[in-house]
Amino acid sequence: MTVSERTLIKNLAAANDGPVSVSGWVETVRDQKKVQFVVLRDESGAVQLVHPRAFGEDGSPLDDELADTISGLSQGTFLTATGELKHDERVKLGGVEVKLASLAIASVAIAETPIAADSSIDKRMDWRFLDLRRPEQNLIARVQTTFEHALRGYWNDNDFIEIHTPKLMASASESKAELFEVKYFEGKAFLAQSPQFFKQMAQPAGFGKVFEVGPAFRADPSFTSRHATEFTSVDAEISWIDSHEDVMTMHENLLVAGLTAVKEKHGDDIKALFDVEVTIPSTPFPRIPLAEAKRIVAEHGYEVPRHDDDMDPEGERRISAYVLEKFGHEFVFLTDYASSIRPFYHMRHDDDPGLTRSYDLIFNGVEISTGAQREHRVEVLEAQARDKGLDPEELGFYLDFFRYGVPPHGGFGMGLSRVMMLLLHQANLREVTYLFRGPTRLLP
RNA sequence: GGCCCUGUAGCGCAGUUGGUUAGCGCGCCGCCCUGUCACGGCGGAGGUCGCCGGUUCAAGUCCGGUCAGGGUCGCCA
Repeated sequence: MTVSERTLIKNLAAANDGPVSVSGWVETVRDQKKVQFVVLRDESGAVQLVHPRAFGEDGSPLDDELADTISGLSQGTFLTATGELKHDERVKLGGVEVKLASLAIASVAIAETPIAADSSIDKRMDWRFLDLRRPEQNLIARVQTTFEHALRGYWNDNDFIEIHTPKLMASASESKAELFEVKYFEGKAFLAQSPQFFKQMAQPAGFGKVFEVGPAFRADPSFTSRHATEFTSVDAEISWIDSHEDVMTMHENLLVAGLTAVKEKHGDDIKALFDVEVTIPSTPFPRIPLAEAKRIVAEHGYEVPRHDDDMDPEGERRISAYVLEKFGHEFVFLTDYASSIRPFYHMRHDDDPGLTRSYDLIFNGVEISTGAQREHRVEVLEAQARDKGLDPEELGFYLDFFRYGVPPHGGFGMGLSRVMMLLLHQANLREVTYLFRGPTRLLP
């Protein structure tokens, strides 16, 4: 290896002593009279650089250009350091250090940084690129990469087709209220609030099993720790199911694949940086009909204060706590939601049209996903649309999907950042989103 | 959108029943310093107290409005 070849800092501990070159940004400068230390961080870790100052025979300091350069380093400056790698037990940071021969500064940072690790989340969002330098943020990004990769591995192994549905749409796929409207030449278009309709189109298209990971847009002014106006939606849809049970089976196997990969690759780092033990969930996940879940939380002293048949966030936290205590499980499928609170395309139970063949998936107390068997019988679908006060005329292109043959099918949508947030026990979606978009956040 | 809370130095905060020169920690700058590792020591700079108006002899402090942000609920992923 030549000296000029860059070594990732995480690989230094296993490398042999000798010439080495590392590149990163300055985290700390400890500038002492006789010896100087710099902690340099890159995307893989941090290492100490050391430079003993030069002194003459009489003990007076000699001209030392490198020492002057080090004295002038500001936190955040990006540079390449070249020198001798030395293993040294005195060094608490990884037991290695680089004895400097030279520094090549790539870009100087302003000395006073606008945020610190304890800054409020809003200020950190303003300076997100600096916030992302923190090891915790780096790990979040890596965990998400691993998780997504493992999901794709599962889908790939199980003959799914990856699709990319358009995000510019002519009409709504859920409710009109939450649509962003954009100019579209002479007319207007809407940003997709969900890939639902075009994802379902893959079923009459004969694709069998499909998935998509892509953006979704919601114009709802939601002020909570778990909502964004733009988020990454993880979607899957499969043909030839008997009920929503088949969707849940696929869903839980998918999550096991994702979490297994995360634990394997990052379990130790997650424990070290977030003090979270990643648990690979056992299958099947617990399933509780919603009505029973409401009864359970009521028996435990919480009567959901709602006038409809839905759960509320406190109820979700409580049923989740109950499931954790009773079954030792972080996940729970709440099933069979009332037709009144589900979209028209959810299939209803044959023997009880008041209930749908649907579910929500709760992870550590928060909803991360909604899934269902879809209604594929077009006359039933039309009736249910009318029942919801929708005009079948406006759903024309969607209803056509069902007029030329379609298999029974179902699927789910899952919020990627919500999974990350709950997996890493973070209090806020903003912590785990590369760049957050909310009602009052468009920059950076 | 409803309710609650918060805006004081680059960052995190304190600031008494309204009272004279608005403090503390971190960071920053300077000097000093046993291989430090949250390095240490001494010194220094840095503030229209979010904004507008009102009450008062006097407002960071009280009142009204406004803007920004946070939490939560609704909605959802």
